Amino acid sequence: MKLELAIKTRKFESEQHKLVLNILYRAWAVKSYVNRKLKHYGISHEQYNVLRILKGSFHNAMRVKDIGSRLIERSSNVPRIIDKLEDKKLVKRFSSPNDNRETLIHLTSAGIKLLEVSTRSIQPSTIQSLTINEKEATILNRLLDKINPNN
Amino acid sequence: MKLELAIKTRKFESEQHKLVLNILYRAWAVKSYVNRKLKHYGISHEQYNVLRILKGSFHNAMRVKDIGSRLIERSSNVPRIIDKLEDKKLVKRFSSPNDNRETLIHLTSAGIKLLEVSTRSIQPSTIQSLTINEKEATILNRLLDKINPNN
DNA sequence: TACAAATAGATGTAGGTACATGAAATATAC
DNA sequence: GTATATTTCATGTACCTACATCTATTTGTA
Repeated sequence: MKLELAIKTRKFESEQHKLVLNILYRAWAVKSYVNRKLKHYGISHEQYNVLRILKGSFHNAMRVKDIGSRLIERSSNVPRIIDKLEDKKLVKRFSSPNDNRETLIHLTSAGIKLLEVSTRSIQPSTIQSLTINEKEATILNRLLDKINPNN
Repeated sequence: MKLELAIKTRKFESEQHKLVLNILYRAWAVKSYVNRKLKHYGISHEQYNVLRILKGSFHNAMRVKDIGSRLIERSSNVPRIIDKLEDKKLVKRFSSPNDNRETLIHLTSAGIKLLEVSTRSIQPSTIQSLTINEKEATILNRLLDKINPNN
């Protein structure tokens, strides 16, 4: 769907301005789609991301701050996301043997299981719905890397 | 900044998968940048958007549902965003003469003023920081329009 | 060793968001 | 014309997020 239709707006100040709105809109669309899918599994978008990050780590165990640095939306709330996951027995906290300030998080078998099942449900449809091929995706990625408003 | 660096991740399943993460990351970066700027003016990103939408409307007055349909992040909370703006005397509610269910929202002069001042502060830096030219932006916009996970 | 600075993570607070529900007004069906 | 459905907006609730602060621990320096 064209952006003009999605947000009922016909003219933009420039292609660059439209681009900013377009990125915000597509991100919102993806996020709410994924959230809707994940709701069946009782977890949110960010909780799912934390599970994925843990899955990709050595021995499924990571420090809180390392999880934070890999999150797409860098928030200071990693401990709180972990609280929720721990309530659901999807992860477990341990104190680090090296440094008592650190907390190590690792996936439980229930966490691994949930991650597998939910990934199977989201992944294919999300990616396929893009209708964007490998080459186009590469172009997009290269151009998106130029967008750095943060400073 | 390349996505790999931003989220400390080296490999992705595919260019398409990376693209999804890239869009989410860029949107987050833009949004938190804008929010930080707007904080000086005491309004949030979405409150600013509502002001802008009202500015572009006929006689600066609109129905709540029309504002909602133009928002980038379609949420059911337009009334609550308007509550906040009304508290700050930036907008005012009127009941519609045509239909008593409808509420008409219009900008106050304070709202117009705040919008002008804050726009001057955000706009140039946001757009310029893109380092993306008109042509590249057009390519990006055309490709982004293909991304429609919502259904 | 003693003391200041830095780091890790937890927590308080205010505000934002999604989703469900509710009340009033209007439109539709019979 | 009355009953039902739909629309519009407001609100309740639970959760999420940003930002600031707090505590415990470790590091750095004299």
